Amino acid sequence: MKQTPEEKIVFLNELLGAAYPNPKSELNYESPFQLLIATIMAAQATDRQVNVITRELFRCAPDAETMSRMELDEVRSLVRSINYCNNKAKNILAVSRILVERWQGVVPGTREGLESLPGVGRKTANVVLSNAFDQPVMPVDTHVHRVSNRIGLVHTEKPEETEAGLMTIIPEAWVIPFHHYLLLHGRYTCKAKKPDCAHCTVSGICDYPAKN
DNA sequence: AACTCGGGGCA
DNA sequence: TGCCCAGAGTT
Repeated sequence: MKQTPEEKIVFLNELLGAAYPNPKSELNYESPFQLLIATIMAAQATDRQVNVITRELFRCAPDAETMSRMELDEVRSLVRSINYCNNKAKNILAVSRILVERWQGVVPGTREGLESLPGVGRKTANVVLSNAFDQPVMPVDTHVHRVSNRIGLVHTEKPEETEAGLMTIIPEAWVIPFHHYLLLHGRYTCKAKKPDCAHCTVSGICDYPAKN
């Protein structure tokens, strides 16, 4: 019983709610600004690291205006325990100043505006567009990329092609719950090194077990 | 297309 | 303890 990617999407949609409940719980920030900064900090870092860092960071600098008036050394000391802290300190300080000077302190809700900010690439922009502006976009990180290819929703090495491929087969209204599912499925079950196919609820439609 | 950033996770 | 990881930017 070979299934098309579209048929797999319909099957998966039945499972989403039960599979990994409590969507968006990790991204419940008070403003688009805080979401943007936390998402920049989240690159190559664990959720726990980000939560520890941002708690103190946002206590000192809850908005762009406040952060923009800080010294680089202050920002650096607040984020010093996270990966790439020097780059990230520079980036988020620059972002806060650009937001104040060019965007009236407001996070832009467009891809071009977001990707023009230092430290913000396609994936980070998509996270902000999705969570803060309710745009039906798919932030493709390595989890989403790996899981989508293993299941057989797409067939490509390139993450940007995974994003385009998923968008053609997932109905707009399903994009955000699918992103949540693909991300957590990759993190907890369909892991890069040791995928736990024995306990996987979607192995019936997945290309991976047969191939490995 | 390869390289850098650099602490955390895991064998 | 040493290898590998993952977004964005640079060369």
